[in-house]
Amino acid sequence: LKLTSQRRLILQAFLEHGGHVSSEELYDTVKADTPGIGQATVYRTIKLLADAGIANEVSFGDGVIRYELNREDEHHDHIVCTKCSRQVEFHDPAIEDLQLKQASRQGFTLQFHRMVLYGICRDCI
Amino acid sequence: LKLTSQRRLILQAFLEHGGHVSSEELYDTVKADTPGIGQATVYRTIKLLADAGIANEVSFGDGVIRYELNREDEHHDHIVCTKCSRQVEFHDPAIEDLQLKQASRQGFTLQFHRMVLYGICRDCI
DNA sequence: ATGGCATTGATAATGGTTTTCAATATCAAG
DNA sequence: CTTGATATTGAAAACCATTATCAATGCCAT
Repeated sequence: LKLTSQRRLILQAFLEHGGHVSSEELYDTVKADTPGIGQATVYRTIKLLADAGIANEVSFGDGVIRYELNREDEHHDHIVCTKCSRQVEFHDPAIEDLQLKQASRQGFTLQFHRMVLYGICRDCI
Repeated sequence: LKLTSQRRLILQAFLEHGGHVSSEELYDTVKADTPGIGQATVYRTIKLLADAGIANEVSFGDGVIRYELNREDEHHDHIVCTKCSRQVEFHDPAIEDLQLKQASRQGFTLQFHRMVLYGICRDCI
């Protein structure tokens, strides 16, 4: 696993973005500074970051994989505005607890979950 | 919106399947009886069913759109076994209630949600 | 310094889904 | 029942995000 200039650039762009980036967006960002960079390299590198536990994949149901910085301490879910696409993170231990209970009620050992709430945000009403 | 023999066949196959079908699976099923049917027709028709509120789209995160019969009275979510892919439906009003509360706490008017739990089922431990 | 091997970038391939378009079928009106 | 307007079909091509291929290049332990 070698440290290359491309990987450094991509990681930096990812960290600077902060939010939920797609590989495509990250590619555009990096390409603005470094036109020579290959699209495949960005896709590969962000996958590597996900494998390494630095990034998390998130999906909002539009067929695009987005990535966010993994903060292993505090898990969170998302609520997305169906009008302006604004995304807010939240953490709700009570829901998590009920999910765990529900899973075991169904005979499952819960590993993880995907939960995205969709609604209309304050500004879009 | 015309009633064609193809649509009748596809609807029938969808209703008979019961569970969570992909368009591909539905196509294979219908094709077994009616080899002349076109793949695009199946994809189109199941989308129509979804638009009409007869079917619901569900996604388990593998990039395939599945469809289930819409029972507007009783909403439900899914838990999927990560080993054998078994899918179980559940309904948890307590979770729904907390989702509503959490949404309004974030300034959102909740419209709908996607929630899939992933774990290992009884038989796969 | 250098050789082995990982990485890169361009491009092609993938796979589920959607579009296109000419041929055909449906349904309402006559 | 015919007709005609229009929706639908099937085959094939297009889409689109993502992944694989592969020769050229770059990194780094020796």
